[in-house]
Amino acid sequence: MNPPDISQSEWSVMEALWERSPQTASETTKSLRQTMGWAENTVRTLLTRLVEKGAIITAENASGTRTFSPAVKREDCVLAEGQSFMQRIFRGAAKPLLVHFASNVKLTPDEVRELKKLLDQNTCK
Amino acid sequence: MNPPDISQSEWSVMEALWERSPQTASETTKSLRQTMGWAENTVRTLLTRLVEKGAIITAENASGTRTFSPAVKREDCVLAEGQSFMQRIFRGAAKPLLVHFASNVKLTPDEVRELKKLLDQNTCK
DNA sequence: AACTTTTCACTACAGATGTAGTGAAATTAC
DNA sequence: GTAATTTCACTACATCTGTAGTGAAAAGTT
Repeated sequence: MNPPDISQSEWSVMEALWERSPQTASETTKSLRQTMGWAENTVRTLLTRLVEKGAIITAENASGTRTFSPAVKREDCVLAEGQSFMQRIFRGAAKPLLVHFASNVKLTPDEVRELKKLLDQNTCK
Repeated sequence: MNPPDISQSEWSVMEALWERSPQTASETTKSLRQTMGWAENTVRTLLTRLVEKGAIITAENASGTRTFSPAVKREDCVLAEGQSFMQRIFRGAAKPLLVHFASNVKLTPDEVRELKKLLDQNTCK
């Protein structure tokens, strides 16, 4: 099963859960209220929608409160988002995408070294 | 002025106009009806919305029919989309993004060579 | 048990998006 | 100049998103 579409706001919730799970709604709320400035119910709505989408699953903790955990792996979602982005903006072509980012972002020499090594491995695969 | 938000469907229209402009609505329609399977009015609606957003501007051709042309450069829009994507999925960090794509796409040895050269230039900048 | 706080199911509501349809006005073709 | 075709302004309408509010039920507190 492919990861479902996850909207921008929903993505923030997923990040919170990928970082630590399971979490109760109030726990998730607590961290996101800070970073996002969201009301309690906003987070709850997003959690509900993510459950509907099948992106997270619920369980109960010892005290009987519902908890939430990711049902999809971050890596899979990143892959899906990346592919959709590449499709939309670069018509699915990998090279222009990499050219774009390689020319438009700042990297340290170390990062450059590491990326070049990765590219070499890509060739071999 | 920054490029406005351009939705996925709208992006297809922009691509048509970036490729050739000015175009009348029916010209744009003709090409997109093929590739996208859209009804005439769908394209017209998207054109209207893009005008409202300031992404394209109108003029008239010799026969008095309205024509459409991009008001924003493709490169600028790609930059904006790229940054928004990087922000959303990689919290704005360039390296993880490049690592992700470098490890998850297929490249020819030639492309790898070219990208490595680009990376070197990045360092120097 | 009564009060307080939490949890949660429902509801709300505006703006964006995808995807057209209607019907009048303008142009083109005879 | 009448018919056919094109253009275009409006309207439509379901879904998704962002961002909550209400109010009842459950749980915790004293």
